[in-house]
Amino acid sequence: EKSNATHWLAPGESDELILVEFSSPNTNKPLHLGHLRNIFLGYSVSLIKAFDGKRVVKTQIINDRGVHICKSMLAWKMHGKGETPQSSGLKGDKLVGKYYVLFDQHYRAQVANLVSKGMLEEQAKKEAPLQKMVQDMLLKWEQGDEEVMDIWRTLNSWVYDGFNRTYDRMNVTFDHLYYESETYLKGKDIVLQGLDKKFFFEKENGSVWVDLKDKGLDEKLLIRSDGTTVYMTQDIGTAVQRYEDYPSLKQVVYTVGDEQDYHFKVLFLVLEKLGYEWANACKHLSYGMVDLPTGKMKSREGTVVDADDLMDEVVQAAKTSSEEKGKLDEMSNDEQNALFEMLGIGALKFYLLRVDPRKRMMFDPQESVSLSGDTGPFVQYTHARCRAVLRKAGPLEPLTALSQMNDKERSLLSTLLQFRTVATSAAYDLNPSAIANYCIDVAKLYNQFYHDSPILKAEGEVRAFRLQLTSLTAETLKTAMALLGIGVPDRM
RNA sequence: GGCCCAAUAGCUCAGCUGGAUAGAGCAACUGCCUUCUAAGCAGUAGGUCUCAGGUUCGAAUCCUGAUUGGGUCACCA
Repeated sequence: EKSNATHWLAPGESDELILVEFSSPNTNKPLHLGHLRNIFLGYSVSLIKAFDGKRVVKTQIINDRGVHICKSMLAWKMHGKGETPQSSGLKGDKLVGKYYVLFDQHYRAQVANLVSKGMLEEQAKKEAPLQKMVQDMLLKWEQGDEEVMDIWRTLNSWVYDGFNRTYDRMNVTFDHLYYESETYLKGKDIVLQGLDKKFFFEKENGSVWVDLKDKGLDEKLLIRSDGTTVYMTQDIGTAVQRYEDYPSLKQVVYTVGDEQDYHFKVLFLVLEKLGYEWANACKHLSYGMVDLPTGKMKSREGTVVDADDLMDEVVQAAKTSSEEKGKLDEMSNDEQNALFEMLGIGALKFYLLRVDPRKRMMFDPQESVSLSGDTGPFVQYTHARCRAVLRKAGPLEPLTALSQMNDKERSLLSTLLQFRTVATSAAYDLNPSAIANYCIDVAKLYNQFYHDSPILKAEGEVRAFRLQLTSLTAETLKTAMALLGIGVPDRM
């Protein structure tokens, strides 16, 4: 009765529009491990929502302005001698990141120098010449100074080239990019209007605040006394901007680390206070930070793991391992390289998505490149195994009758039938780890079934059933892994 | 200090709105490739689910408190 029942492998239908924000990098340095959890998570949530039948807009806000990028710009201007990605052979984001580090080195040297002359550290940080030069550059940027804008556009374009190469390799795409430089002023108007309506209040020095004590929170600054905006103001602006761009949005998912829980709590309450009826449609998908065995990642201390380097490593591990197995003789070099990418990147994605996103997780470099056990390649292998059987079986015969099932067949089939339910609840919970763990379950059950039930050598209805079961397993694994943004090979 | 989050095997993690002997993987040890892909399968060993109370016929799961770890409380983003 279930022989053609693959309806749960087809996407649902609905016209609800959902926006998922993720990645949201700064343009002064390359992407690292911390971004990877964010990106894979946000992207997977988008895929799962789409599978659940929603229309999804994938976005990122690119933090392309501010002191951080001015630091890179200044260092490049002073020491770069016109260096470009072409001339240096460096990926654009790596090149700009190099100058950010360079700035920091010179800046700290200046501060140390001033401190050694008897200045207090706090004052030295403000008085260091480089600090003043950065402030000056930021001011010029805001005034639209030709030379500064030119450097800004040049460096950012390099960074975007670099990011795009990284995203390509991850197989991650976006539908709509928001640039902070284009939206950062919008929030100010909205806050000032809110001030007129007495939603907010003004202090004597002219700064604007929101009072959330009635909600158990505190007062929060919205506009500085000098009239400039803060992070919160900008987020108010972009939130409103997005609803202007997509008036029918049913939900907005902010994929942001749990260190910003308080920020989003405040943001959503402010939006509510401003009277936007969509405020309660905003969700903060708050994920835990990634820890390394050596402790917390800190960019200042150089303990971050670079995203590109990491991908190189996992792909290399997949290659080494595949060559040891030596099953790929029939494949061309291009096919093999594509397979190593699929396996390596798949292993990395699976490793990061397997854990409940809300929980902080430990990143073990050894484990992340491992291809056996509860891993992406284990699931990919099981799919390839199914395909190998199906290749040898010839065309599938329809299943007309089945008199009995063994225990392994029964639990496999019953788990396969749960796919739609699992996907639906993963979509509701914004939780790809449910899908990843489901893939492990299916793969494990199939391997057990495969181990003690002959398929090709079985006869009649039993053979037909086992082939159908194999086919269904392959399709389910392929669909489920696709929801994690991971491909599965036909052979490996 | 206020608020938020977490705590399950040596390590990394599952365990859905409470339900029967708490499950995987890694690491250790032992078996299984002349038969469909051994990146697999089977087995041994490893847990007082941090602690103390409470609710319930029944708690890893819910409530309270404690302990430990992390986060957060900027005219930074």
